[in-house]
Amino acid sequence: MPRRRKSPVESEPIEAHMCSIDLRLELLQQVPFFAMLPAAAIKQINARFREQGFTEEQPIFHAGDPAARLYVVAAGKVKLMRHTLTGQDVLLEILAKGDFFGSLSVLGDETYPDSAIAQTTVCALGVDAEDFRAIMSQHPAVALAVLDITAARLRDAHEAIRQISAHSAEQRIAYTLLKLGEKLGEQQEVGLLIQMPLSREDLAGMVGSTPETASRVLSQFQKAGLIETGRQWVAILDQDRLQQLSASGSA
Amino acid sequence: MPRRRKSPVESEPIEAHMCSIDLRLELLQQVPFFAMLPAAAIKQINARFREQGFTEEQPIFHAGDPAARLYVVAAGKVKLMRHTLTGQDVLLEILAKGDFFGSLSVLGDETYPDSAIAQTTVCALGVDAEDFRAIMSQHPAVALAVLDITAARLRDAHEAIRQISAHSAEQRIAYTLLKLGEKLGEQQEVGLLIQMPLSREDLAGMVGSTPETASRVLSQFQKAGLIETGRQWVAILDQDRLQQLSASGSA
DNA sequence: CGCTGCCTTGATCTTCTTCAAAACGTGTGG
DNA sequence: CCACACGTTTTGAAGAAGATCAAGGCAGCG
Repeated sequence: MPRRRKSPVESEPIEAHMCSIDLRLELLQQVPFFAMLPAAAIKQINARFREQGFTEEQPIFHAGDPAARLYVVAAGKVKLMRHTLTGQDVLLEILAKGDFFGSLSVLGDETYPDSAIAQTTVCALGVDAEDFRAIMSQHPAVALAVLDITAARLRDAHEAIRQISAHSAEQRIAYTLLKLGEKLGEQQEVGLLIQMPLSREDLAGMVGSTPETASRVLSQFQKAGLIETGRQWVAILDQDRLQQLSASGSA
Repeated sequence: MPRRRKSPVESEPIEAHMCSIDLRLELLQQVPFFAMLPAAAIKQINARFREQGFTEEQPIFHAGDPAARLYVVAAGKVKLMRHTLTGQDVLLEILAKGDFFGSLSVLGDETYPDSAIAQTTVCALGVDAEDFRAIMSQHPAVALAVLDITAARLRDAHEAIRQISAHSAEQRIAYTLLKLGEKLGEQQEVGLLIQMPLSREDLAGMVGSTPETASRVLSQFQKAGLIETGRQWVAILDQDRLQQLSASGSA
């Protein structure tokens, strides 16, 4: 049984033209918190945004930088990381098209608490935090939509805390794979492919573990026929059993 | 050296009158996200709130209940908990005067993801989630303030994730004590007292550990002169060294 | 075709959990 | 006011889970 060796992850072709002016309006309409606005308002809002491209592994901002801008992912994947003094990095969230990140408040954060790094080639739209706040003041519906999303993220973060504090590494990895599958999954012959370069180290950073443990668990999952995996990619074969594993923990 | 045996934690005298109508206006003004509104508006908002009292250990709502209301803590302490199928509980946040909890969004959560339990006698003000949303629509400044607070909580949750995934139990406990001290600390002869009944089990639930481990670590801290502790209470003596410990980890 | 970086696998060691039992404190009722 | 009874905390010892260290294998790329 020859394992599929070549990575099935296709890098999206992101070029400068992806951010071109004619496509920006369309994109902003797709962003969940502008969707409800009239076209005229979006056009006005659009003027405040500026497109920015980033190449793989390029930092968009560093933890500790003055928090001045808010970004919306137009294309590609961004990872939010938080560093520790001991050099260990924790991967907090993976962001995809339509997700926002960066500075929300004028008060509160003077500096970014985490770093944002392009996981793939990325095209993002950025606004000054102040401008965004002005937009929210002007359009309460936007503020409410942003609040909804932020509240949902807080729930997710709480769920992650619960997971990490009460479950084994195996369970946490199963859970994380499912979550990634939901968010970034793409049905292919291999199975539900997680459309993104994902190393053992990234995965370890998401579950609070080490690359070695992640590797062992993935191997085990593969042997059990739950997933298919290779260098920098994972595809899910059996969601149901993975689900079961993440909750109850019977191998 | 006779250790202080009696708990220095004073239970606040919370009676029904604490929630009396004449004091409610004053309270709502103190709540961070109504502070900026004119008195007339607050008066109007006040009409939508209803006061509710809870006794120690009484649940305010359970995880899974339909998420209908939003609460503001008027007096006392509330703990937000999330349960696991295996019976392990995780303590997510401790809420004190002025903090809100419950349902924020109309969309999103149909049911509460976590349970809220009165840690002390509690007086809370509650509104229907819809009413609160109406208030935010009407007063964008309120929506922005709530967003700020939610974003700050998200940051805290991310920080907790980082802590829990990258640090030892000892470091996590040191960090958690400092955080509690900041939020609930009260300077007394014993030191910076955490004004709240806090068992080893509660603490374990906050750091993803067990009561036994919490006990061992607290004993060790006490021997080292970092804290003073007893049944259901902790006071911080040496913030600096605790701080140092939580980050770098040198005992 | 060989280099670089990722991944795998094994052995050892530390940390934390688990189970169990004893000690303590707190509030109670005599 | 004292003694009892309860729940909390402490402490010990055994065990499991995962981290760490180290070596080798494999994929992709120049």
